[in-house]
Amino acid sequence: MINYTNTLRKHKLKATPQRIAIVDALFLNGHMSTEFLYSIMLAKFSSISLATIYKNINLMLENCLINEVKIPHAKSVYELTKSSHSHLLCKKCGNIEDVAIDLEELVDKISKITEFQIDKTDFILSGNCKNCH
Amino acid sequence: MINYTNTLRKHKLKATPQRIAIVDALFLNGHMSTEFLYSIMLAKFSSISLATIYKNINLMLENCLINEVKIPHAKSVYELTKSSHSHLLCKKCGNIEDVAIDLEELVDKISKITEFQIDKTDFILSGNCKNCH
DNA sequence: ACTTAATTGATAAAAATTATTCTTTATGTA
DNA sequence: TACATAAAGAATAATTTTTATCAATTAAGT
Ligand SMILES: [Mn+2]
Ligand SMILES: [Mn+2]
Ligand SMILES: [Zn+2]
Ligand SMILES: [Zn+2]
Repeated sequence: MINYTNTLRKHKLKATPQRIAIVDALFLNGHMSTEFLYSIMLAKFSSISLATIYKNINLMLENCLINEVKIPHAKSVYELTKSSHSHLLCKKCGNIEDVAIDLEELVDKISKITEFQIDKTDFILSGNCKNCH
Repeated sequence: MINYTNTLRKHKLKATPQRIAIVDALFLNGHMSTEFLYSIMLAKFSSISLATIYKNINLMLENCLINEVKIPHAKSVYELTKSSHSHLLCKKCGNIEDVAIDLEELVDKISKITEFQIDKTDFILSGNCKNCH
């Protein structure tokens, strides 16, 4: 198991067992909703409070340890922060996949045309995955 | 003023004064959050119920008269359905602008690589608008 | 004009999120 | 290693957001 204690401390967060388990769950499961994370956590900490989940998600968001992905027509999911990437969403099975799309050139072009200084993109491509055609 | 009565009827919705005003407000203001729409509506209908706002937003979403734009780190906004487009978000002043970006070629490429059948994109570019550099 | 199903406003209920309080604990320091 | 302390946890209350219920009203077809 990876050293999540240090990961947490790097982000100015005390390494509690609950937090270590949250990071571990996100690492193992990928994108998770709060309710799913809560169910996973309940298995390990039978008396964990839902407020603990919310508080930690918010803290981890503030400290950029995790980030939120807003899914069309569904609840947000959270994931460990990694290099910028886009998302594929299967509208049938709900599966969410990471996909590396190089948007630099495109974003540069838009930036020039619109005079917007763009430093972040959220790109979600929805449809049907190969199992759901 | 545009004929929103027919617009509503085309979408199988009874043309009530409240609905006509919602469509009109969205046309005039562009992207609106529920709370902002409610405040606008209160000016016209001093006793309109917040439930009416929610019910109509949901109905209009179902009937594809409007669509939801999920904004990073903020509440969703709604807009009248128009041809597919992307969004520019100013992180400083909160301004949201439409921008037409041709993603067809890019999406085709991703579709082939990932074996995903993609039929919709949500693309939000965040940064600072020209007034907020 | 009449009929009827749909919509509205008022309100209650439910769901989601945040705040509070008291107890426990992680972590830095002696 | 023990101690001090700020931070975090569980429990729970409060708040916010959204949906459901219901009686009165109204849009729209005949
Ligand atoms: Mn991802
Ligand atoms: Mn738009
Ligand atoms: Zn699928
Ligand atoms: Zn701006």
